[in-house]
Amino acid sequence: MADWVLHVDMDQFIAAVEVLRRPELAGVPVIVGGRGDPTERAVVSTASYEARAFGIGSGMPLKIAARKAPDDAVFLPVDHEAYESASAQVMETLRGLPGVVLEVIGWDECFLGVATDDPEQVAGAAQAAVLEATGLHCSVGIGDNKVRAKIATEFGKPRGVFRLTEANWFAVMGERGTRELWGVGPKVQKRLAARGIDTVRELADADESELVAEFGPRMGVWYHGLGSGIGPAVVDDTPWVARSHSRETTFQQNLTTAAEVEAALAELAGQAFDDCAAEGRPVIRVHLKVRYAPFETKTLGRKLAEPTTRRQDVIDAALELGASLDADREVRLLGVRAEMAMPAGGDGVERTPVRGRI
DNA sequence: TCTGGGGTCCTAGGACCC
DNA sequence: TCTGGGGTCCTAGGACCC
Repeated sequence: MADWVLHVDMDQFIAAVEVLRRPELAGVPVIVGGRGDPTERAVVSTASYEARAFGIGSGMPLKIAARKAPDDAVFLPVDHEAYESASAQVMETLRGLPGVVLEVIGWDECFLGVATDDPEQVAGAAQAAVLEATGLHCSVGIGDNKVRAKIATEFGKPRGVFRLTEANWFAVMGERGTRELWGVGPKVQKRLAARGIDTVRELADADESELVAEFGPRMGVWYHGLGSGIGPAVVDDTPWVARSHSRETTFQQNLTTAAEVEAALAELAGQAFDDCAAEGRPVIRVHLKVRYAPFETKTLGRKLAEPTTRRQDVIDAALELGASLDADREVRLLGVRAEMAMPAGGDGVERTPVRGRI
């Protein structure tokens, strides 16, 4: 029996959860975001397939979505608790499949590691189990590692299964743009294009030492391998250990006075601290996320002199960072992040350069 | 036309040490 | 006037993901 990696991804997860509890919304363009008021400053979390047909997608400001949306579109507020509980139900169901190791990546996706001669059968069983337990549909990517499984899922959507391995990698991906690779964003795509590397095959054929010179020893090697679909194949169910917690908020009106900004900084820093304190771990670093007009987000960080378990220390650090902002430019506060000391010995999980939880 | 909220990991460059 | 080589740690910021 061979080892396989399956990537399970819920179809339009948030919108699907909303339709599930309000069946009259089936077939209607549903847009979930912010407090559900399209006149407010907020963005789209998820749009149903019906809404996507009008060019509405996640990350888009609600005000823009409102202009594109047809008259019968429905805007709904984000309901984290509902998605958390649906997510937990999905994960629990998948964990119950025989012989699988499950690694959670996000609310609506995970990897399954399984030894089998028929991965399509396991994929079908996963889809059926999730549908029966939750009423939700998902797509499954089958791969010989995490990178290929993850990319395969896109070809399976919606409600399908797709297998991507070393055998069909170049046939499927070779002529596609580098941006379609997991971990290649707009900036890296540009830097690759500047060196004449536009397609996946060109990336695979590129000179690794040139990529190392451009991106550094780890990312250079990683991107080169990505061109051939190379990536980690071990699915790891080690419990997640958070490294930091942050609080961000969208102010409906920009803060204008120093007193307003200080009050907001103290509030957000205090909340971020509380999330860390709830885990019983000291804070070692504080970051501010701000936006300079017109649209340039920046992060400023400061290491604390000592790891602290005092709320006020974190608030003071945030205020100090706030005082160091460029006063000559229009700046909008977005949020505060508190970075925690790792537990002794860390979490024992080996990292790969793909950002986020892999 | 107006830009979320929650995260992680990597790199460059300076400081410091032997 | 000219000024090593290598290693590690820290800080600040960048990029990407869901």
